[in-house]
Amino acid sequence: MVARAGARSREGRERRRQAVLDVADRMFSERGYHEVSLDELAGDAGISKPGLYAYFGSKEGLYVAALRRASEGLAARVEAAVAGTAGSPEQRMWRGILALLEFIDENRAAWTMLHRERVAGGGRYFEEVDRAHERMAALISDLSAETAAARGIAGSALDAAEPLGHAFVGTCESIARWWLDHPEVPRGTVAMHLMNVAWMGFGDLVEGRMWLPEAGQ
Amino acid sequence: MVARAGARSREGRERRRQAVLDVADRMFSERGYHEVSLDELAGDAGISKPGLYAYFGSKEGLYVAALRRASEGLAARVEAAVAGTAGSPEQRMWRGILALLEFIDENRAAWTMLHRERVAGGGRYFEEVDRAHERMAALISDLSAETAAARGIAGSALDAAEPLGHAFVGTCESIARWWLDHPEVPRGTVAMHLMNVAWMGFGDLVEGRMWLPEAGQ
Amino acid sequence: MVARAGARSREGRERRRQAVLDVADRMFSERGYHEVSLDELAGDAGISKPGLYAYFGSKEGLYVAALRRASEGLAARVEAAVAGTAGSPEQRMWRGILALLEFIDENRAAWTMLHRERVAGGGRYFEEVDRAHERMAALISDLSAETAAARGIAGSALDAAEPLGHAFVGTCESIARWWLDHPEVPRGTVAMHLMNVAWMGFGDLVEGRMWLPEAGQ
Amino acid sequence: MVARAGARSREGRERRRQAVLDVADRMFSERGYHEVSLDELAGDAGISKPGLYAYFGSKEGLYVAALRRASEGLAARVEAAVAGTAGSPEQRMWRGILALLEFIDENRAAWTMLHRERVAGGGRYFEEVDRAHERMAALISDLSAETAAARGIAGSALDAAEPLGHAFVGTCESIARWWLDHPEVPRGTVAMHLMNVAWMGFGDLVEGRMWLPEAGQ
DNA sequence: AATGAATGAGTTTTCATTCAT
DNA sequence: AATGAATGAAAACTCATTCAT
Repeated sequence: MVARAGARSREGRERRRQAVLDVADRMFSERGYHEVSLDELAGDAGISKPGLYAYFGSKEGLYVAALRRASEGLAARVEAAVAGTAGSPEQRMWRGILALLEFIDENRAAWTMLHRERVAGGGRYFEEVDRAHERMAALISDLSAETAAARGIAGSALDAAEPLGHAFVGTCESIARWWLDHPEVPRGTVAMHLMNVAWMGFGDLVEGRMWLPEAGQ
Repeated sequence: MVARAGARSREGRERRRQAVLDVADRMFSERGYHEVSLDELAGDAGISKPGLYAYFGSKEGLYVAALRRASEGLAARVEAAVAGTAGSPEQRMWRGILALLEFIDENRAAWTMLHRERVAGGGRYFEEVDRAHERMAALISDLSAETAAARGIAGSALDAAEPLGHAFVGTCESIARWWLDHPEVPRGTVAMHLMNVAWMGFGDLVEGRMWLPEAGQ
Repeated sequence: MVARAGARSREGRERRRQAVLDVADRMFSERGYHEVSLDELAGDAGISKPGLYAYFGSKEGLYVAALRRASEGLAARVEAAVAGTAGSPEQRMWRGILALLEFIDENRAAWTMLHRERVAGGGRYFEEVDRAHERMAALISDLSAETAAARGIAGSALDAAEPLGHAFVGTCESIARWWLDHPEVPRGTVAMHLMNVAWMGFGDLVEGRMWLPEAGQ
Repeated sequence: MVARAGARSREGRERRRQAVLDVADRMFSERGYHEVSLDELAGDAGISKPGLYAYFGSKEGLYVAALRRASEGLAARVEAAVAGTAGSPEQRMWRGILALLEFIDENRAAWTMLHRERVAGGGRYFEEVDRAHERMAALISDLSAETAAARGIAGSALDAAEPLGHAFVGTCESIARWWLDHPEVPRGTVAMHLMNVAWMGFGDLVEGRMWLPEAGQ
């Protein structure tokens, strides 16, 4: 009998872990946490149920591991494209958006799972899910500060920044989700829409083109 | 615990139905469909489990009834504020947004449930959930058309309308969700943010202030 | 408003009771005791569930009432044809068999229910079901005794009478059940088969044409 | 309570399956499908409810498995005694009847369950239950044909064969059932009764001793 | 007297988790 | 180390029966 190459080695173990997480991404994203049974997941992943427990401790542990991997992967990818790179804030924002979309494109299942948990998870795994968010928000914040400084914008005009920042993230998710149903749209086009929403809104603020309700409306 | 009085009369029946739906809204929005057991829901609603079945036929039936009530209530409220009322498109949009926020404010649980199902439900109850969406989208579409006509905008400038329209809806939901965590912010302020996102983006499009990537970026 | 003729009178009450029993016969015979729900039965019979309880006290009470009516009807019919009527034992047996088949033909549901309970009921309603049996067995027994006396048969030849008598009843049921699936066969033909089985076996016994195993078989 | 030993090995599994089926035979035969709850059955069989599902898939699956085992066992036993064995048709019939009674004697519960389902089951599990019947009927048919050929009987005398064949089977069941209540009667005696019913009726037919109604009876 | 409404007690079934080999 | 086998706990759902009008 031939030794199953690496299956018992250190790297084999890690490879197998990743393979299980791939299956978990797919199943959790397609059907949600509760609709997935470990019986089925173990079957699809070619592992025994006790094996699952050896790797992840519990169903929740597996779910968290999948969320964490997705969250970390996303943030790392975007950070690599933005932080400490050359170019104008605008150019770096553009590269960040492209990196975001690239990640989504290559990891649709993982991103869907992340998105679902963020908007509908009831906050139970907030910490796992929010890490990517915070790291990306920090990047945006930095870029915004740089830009504002360059344009000489005073702090008071940024009062609306928090909700609008939140809105920006929500918009990204919203458009990304729309993109999943329109895969024929090129990544660049989607990125352009995002840039417009992000930059235009910001520019409007800067230039005082803000809508205000008149009295009595 | 719900008031028992008169549950056996015609009106009592309807009142009881509504009371059960109130509890359902709360529990489903807090914990999601699967995390709610009928045992518990029945207990909280002061009704027996067979009673639940007499009213709603199944757990799913109860969930759908709750979604439907929320969806219908939301759409009706916004329509009443916008359709066939006087004023400029801008003013009517403003009133529509206020009505939307008013509904959310008064029915946080119902709205949360609706939102969750829309963005993370896997489309199983798409029909129930989408009805409100479509009715509101139709309102926005009408207002946009009116505005565009008034400003003499050609069709070609509207190419980005679909994803941006989707983005607008997503933005509303996103800001509304943010609002749930910041109840101290007055409704009017939130409405203003929404108006800005909605109107400014549209105005930008109209006036050709669109961002485009330069070659090689 | 017109008085629902008789519905509240003594006879109306009895008529309604019978109508409910008719429905019960049908449903119990088609699907068995447990597969029938009172909800459905009440619906089919056009009566409310509390109404059912007013008439029969319980589901079991309804079932027993139906069994009793069937059992009593069957025995009465056969007795009327045999007991105290004129003719040879053979002729009276023939008329008895015809009466039995007539009853089955006219009350298939009731007979099926009775039969089912007899062979598969676990004896719980043995008393209800066995009454008809005993009364018919008594008739057969009388006829046999008359015949045996007439032919001058000694007691010892009748040792096998009990199992063969039982066999005769079983055969009747068996053939009757077969008949339900072959309604095109005329009643007279079925009766003839029964007469042959009954009479021939008996005649064989009388005339010593009994099969005996040889040693070593 | 069933012996636990070795339930986790290959043979242990099969042994346990059989032990559960034994309990199922007993409970189903005593009380009928609906009166048996899996809770109780699992308790009596010394297995957990999920265990039951692992072995049989559903309550119905368990019932069918029990029916199938009984049906197969019965037919196999009788076939082994009759098919391809030496001796006259009469002798082989005798051995077949003995085998039938032997099976019933050793598997009273299984046989009762089979019998109940056959005569009162509404045909839902007809296929499972009918297999044994058909195999035994084929044996009888062959023996009859041999006998008829040996005695030079023309076809026309066999017109009544179908209902009388059915009657024979019903008679067997009927006598067997009677035997369950009279366990003191030796198996050979019961077999003799059956032979007489079977053989005598046949012989009567052959020799034209058929009863016919006179006109006007 | 008759019935719409209500429910306690029970059913089958599923699933995450753990033994024991 | 890896896994076939086992189960405690809980879920959705049904039904005979009774209340209250």
